[in-house]
Amino acid sequence: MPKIVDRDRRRRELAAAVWRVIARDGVDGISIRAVAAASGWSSGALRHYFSTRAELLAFACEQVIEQVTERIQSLRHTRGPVHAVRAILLETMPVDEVRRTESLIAFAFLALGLGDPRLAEVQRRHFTSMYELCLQLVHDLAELNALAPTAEDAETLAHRMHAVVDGLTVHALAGHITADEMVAQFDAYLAELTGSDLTVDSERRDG
Amino acid sequence: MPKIVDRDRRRRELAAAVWRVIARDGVDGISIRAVAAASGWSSGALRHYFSTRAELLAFACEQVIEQVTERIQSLRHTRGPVHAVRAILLETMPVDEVRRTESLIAFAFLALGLGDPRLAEVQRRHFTSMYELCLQLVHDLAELNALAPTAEDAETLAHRMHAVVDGLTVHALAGHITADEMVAQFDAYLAELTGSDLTVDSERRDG
Amino acid sequence: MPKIVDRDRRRRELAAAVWRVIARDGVDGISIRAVAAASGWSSGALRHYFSTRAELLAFACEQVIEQVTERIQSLRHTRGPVHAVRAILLETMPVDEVRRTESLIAFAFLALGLGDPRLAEVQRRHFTSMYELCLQLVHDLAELNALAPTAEDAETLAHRMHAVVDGLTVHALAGHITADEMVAQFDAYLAELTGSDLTVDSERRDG
Amino acid sequence: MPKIVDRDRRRRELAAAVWRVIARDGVDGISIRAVAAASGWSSGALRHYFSTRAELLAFACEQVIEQVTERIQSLRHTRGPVHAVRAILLETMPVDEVRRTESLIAFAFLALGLGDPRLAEVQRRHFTSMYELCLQLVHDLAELNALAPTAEDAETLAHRMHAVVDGLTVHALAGHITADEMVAQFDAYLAELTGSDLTVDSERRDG
DNA sequence: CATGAATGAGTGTTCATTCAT
DNA sequence: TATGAATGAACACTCATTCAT
Repeated sequence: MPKIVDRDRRRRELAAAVWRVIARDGVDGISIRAVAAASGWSSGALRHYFSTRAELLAFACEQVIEQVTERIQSLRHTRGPVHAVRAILLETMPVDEVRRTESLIAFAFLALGLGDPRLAEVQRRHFTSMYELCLQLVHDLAELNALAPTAEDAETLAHRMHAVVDGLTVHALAGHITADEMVAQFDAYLAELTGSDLTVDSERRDG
Repeated sequence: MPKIVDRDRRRRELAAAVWRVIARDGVDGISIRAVAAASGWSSGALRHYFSTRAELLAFACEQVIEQVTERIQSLRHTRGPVHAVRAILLETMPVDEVRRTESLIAFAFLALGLGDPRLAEVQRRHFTSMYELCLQLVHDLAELNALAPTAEDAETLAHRMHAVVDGLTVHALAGHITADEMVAQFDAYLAELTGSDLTVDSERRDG
Repeated sequence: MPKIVDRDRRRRELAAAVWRVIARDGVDGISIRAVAAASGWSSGALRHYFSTRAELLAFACEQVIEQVTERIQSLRHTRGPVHAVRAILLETMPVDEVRRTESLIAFAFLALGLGDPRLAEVQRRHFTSMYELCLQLVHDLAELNALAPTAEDAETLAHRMHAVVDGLTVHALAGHITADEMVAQFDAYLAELTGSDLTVDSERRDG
Repeated sequence: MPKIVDRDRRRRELAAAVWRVIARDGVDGISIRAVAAASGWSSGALRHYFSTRAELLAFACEQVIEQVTERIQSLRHTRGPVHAVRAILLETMPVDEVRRTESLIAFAFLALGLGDPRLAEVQRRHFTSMYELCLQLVHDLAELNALAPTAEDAETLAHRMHAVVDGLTVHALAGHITADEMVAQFDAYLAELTGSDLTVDSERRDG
């Protein structure tokens, strides 16, 4: 079925063009014309792969999630569970230009999705998978006895983890805190959660 | 004599129309025409009070913050510091329709502000005042010995508080969690922060 | 009749505001609001003195002509008829900032007047009075034997003079030639017309 | 296969619509919508060929110049150099309806160009090429001993010629003189310049 | 006489979408 | 499949004009 493969490849290619436009012109700069120009295709060609603007945007958002997911799955963890959790969640936060663009897109789509049911559905899946990731991480930590003593259940801890990640992400995206401050705050949170101290022996993700 | 109009009142009236449009049509629905229609005035009339769209939006955003601030300041706290902190922060979160709309607006402006320097400035002030509020609350709790033992400094706790509030807010706005779940998560966070148990003796804010 | 005097004074005051706006923002910048702001009056106030925009502009144009006429009449000529003619006509040409603005206005109104009968009428009077001035000057030169021998009649010479003045004015306004080049060309024309040589003993008007 | 359109032909077609609008409604009547209506296309269609209004106007102005230039180059001169000069320059003056519209457009753009740098650049080229044409004609006349004795250099004569042509053109456009009077004045000027008498043996260009 | 609030049509421009080729 | 021409409505913003005060 070569056709289907090509079609999917083309859709991902166009989604990448959406990201480039957002990174360059912001979320308000997304237009069919701009994406067409950035992709090197004609505006009419986009119609063959996405019938409406909303469909294109939804797919572009889904691709972000998939990309982050793939990156997380390809991580190799050699320094213990806490560092693994740290590495995994930092993959979803705006620690560098690439990940900042990804976060920007995710939150831009959140704003757009509040009004558009199609985008809202994508958002819902995004949030759900992020929550489930957090829950899985909490369970992993618990099984490895890497959690500080607490009276709280796993679901509560997962929700808190998710909220801290997204709250810090929003603050960093808005420029309220720098990427370094965001990471420092996140490390402090993890330290408290796990009872370990990451500030001494950890390195920055790009260190 | 010219017709005398209370410019400030009219500006607030128009800001309220902006809110209604955002609540109804989402952030993409904001247009001069839509706001004019929602306010009952002609589009040209808006020019008397706001020379540009950005100015109107910035004012509308500032008004949200001011409204929340006023509500916080008018709170009367009779059940101890932890409940006071809880009441104050819940004023900024989407616990009911009114506050949901306010939060919606605040986050909508966040998305808009990523591209518009004028709105970004308003956002910055919003974030700063929210952080300072959190810092003040942490200090208050510390002074009253209402904090659970922790190795973390006040600034870190304030940033975490802010992140948890905004993270939960985003999740509730996106429909990922209900308002009740959001409050429960927030209570759990406060319980851990303060070492107290709000789940037994607390009431829902509208209970 | 003090009222009438005041009214006329106010109209001239507003005409002067029109000039300032044209000098600052160009002919496209003329708007009721801009003129009102430049004059210090409210936009509504202009309605008492000029019922429409066209009326205001027509009056402003007429005032330019009147102003130039008055300046010409107040000239004192002590260096012979050729220098008198030179001084008179240079009053109507863009030799400095003030006169450039006047010329700009006159030609701006020409462009506007091509479509507007009211402004066209003002233009017609302007052209007629300029032509009659030229004719008078040619007659004066002829009576004083200050014309070079020619087979042409006074009307032809007057039309040519008018054309040279306006042609050079247009070229200077458009920036094709400088004010100095314009004056030099005009002097050469006058030298040929009168058989005298202004380049040796004449001074620049501001010299 | 896409629909193939002769872009250059379409651009000229739209420029012609600009001329019709100017001829009908004057320079103030130019608007994208008016040009679109006059051309029979939708307003959005113009965007395919001119990205901004200024670009459209600049092109329309350039087309006028090109059209006149082509007409001048296609002239065949059989009655001597003075008649050739006469025929060439009359091509640039409002001697009939077509040429009146062309002149109208050229001077309308002059007024517009005083404020718009893009149009000013087109104007500059227009003026320069007109001046160079005049200079060439003066040189041609001089080489053929067709100039009346004069102390003036070629540049001065060329500038005067240009000024007379444009001055008479302005006067005719404004309705101050008729086309016939304009031609008569121009002939008188040429007669004096060349020492010949065109009033006896010449014919009207359309005679 | 004077104000300035208000109107609503107008501007240039951008856009998603349609569709003949 | 792919093009890009074409549409027409939408956008923010400007404007001359009206009119109650």
